[in-house]
Amino acid sequence: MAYTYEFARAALTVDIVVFGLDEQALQVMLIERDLPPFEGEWALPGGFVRVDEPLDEAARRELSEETGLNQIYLEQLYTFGSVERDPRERVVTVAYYALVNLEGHHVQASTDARNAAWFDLNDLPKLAFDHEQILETAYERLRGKVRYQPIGFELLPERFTLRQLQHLYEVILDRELDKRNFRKKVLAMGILKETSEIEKDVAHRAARLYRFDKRAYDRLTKKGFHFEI
Amino acid sequence: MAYTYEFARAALTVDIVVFGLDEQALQVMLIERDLPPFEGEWALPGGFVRVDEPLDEAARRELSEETGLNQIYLEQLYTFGSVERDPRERVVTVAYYALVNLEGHHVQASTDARNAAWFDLNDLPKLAFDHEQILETAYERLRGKVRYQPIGFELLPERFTLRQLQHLYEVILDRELDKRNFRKKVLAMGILKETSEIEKDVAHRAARLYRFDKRAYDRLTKKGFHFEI
DNA sequence: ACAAAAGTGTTTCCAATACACCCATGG
DNA sequence: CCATGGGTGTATTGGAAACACTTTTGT
Repeated sequence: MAYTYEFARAALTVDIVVFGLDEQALQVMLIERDLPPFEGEWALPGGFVRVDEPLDEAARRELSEETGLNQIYLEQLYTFGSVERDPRERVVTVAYYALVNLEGHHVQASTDARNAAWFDLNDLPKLAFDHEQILETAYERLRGKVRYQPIGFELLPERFTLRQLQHLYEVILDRELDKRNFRKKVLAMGILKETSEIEKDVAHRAARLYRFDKRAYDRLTKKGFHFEI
Repeated sequence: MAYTYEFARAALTVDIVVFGLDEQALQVMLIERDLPPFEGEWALPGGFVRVDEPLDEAARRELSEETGLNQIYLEQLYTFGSVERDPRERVVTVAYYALVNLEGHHVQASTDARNAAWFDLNDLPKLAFDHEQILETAYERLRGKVRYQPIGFELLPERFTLRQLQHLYEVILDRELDKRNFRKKVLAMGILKETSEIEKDVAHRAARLYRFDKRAYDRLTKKGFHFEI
């Protein structure tokens, strides 16, 4: 079966920059390509958008197929459409970025025949297509957005310590924060819920665990509150 | 001549939300459609992306063809791709927004057979397709971005008074600002260049004209300065 | 002389910053 | 008992906000 149009049409794909966070640094999920072009090189997960499929759905489907990740925070980033970004033909790609909590899938996350792996953001291989540019754009967006929207929590497990939260901002913003001022500020916002639990298996005093209180956040937002770190 | 593909492909368009500012309110440029679907209704300027044409270029070309506007500030907004947004077939549109200084083209700006006109943002007709949603997204973006990037100047003539600048922020942010604090703040930034001229033909004391000093802004930015209103 | 907007300084308040020590726990 | 990070309070500073009057110009 074939489809015919009066004018030539670009192919449409989605690509996803998946960020995770470990104790050291930000990580990105990459896929090893098993087909030309760029066979054997690393690339962002992604693929063709079906003609009867919304863009967000295509991004979620590709992510699930290629990395096994489901139900994660996903947001449209930017649409890349230079004429020569794919050597085969005109391909326009709608890029997304995703945030995921790395507990569990630390080193590896493939379901598919292809190889999927986490890479440290500061130690990346060469990437296929214009994926370096997409990744750079995604990181800029993350850095910008994390400061005034509570999306950072998506990179942490449901329960986390204040130190983990502070570390997250230090890694993403690439500067140190004062512990006392940080704790004062985030606790004063009233969007964290203290749990009755503390961390386990640490060789020092265990820290209290908190959860992000989305209900409280939504309530405050309605009253004009603006999150800001 | 016809083009055939193995899988069905979406059509790709660009649509542009053009904002202008008059003494009262924000304005948006709309085009009256002369073809179905939505014949006779108002819509955002836009059209099909050619297969050998970058997205930004397509947006500028359509804008020029349909409204006669050239050389204006243009930025990609978001890509809209619901399956049913166009009743004919799958059409994915890359939306842009543009900022233009309204001196001169106040009421009307067509070159084409179609009718193009400025509408007050608070008094819009019903729009074709999902263009209401696109416009809403564009306005949100403008409101958000204008506070921390010096893009507001694009809505003013090259030389402007401090009152015009303040008025711009009051209209976009939809709240009043204190005159003294506003002047103190923007002048202290050091990104405005005082000119030797004053406004003309006003029935009261004429105000000094300023220009946005892009060189100074770039210099400050390199040193870590962050614009913010 | 009046109307209209330009232009200007000071005080108050709050939020951001800087800064250091004791405490709890596990090994 | 030592190493490690958890947890806490205060003083200082700088920027944001509140606030009213005089000057200039055109009619």
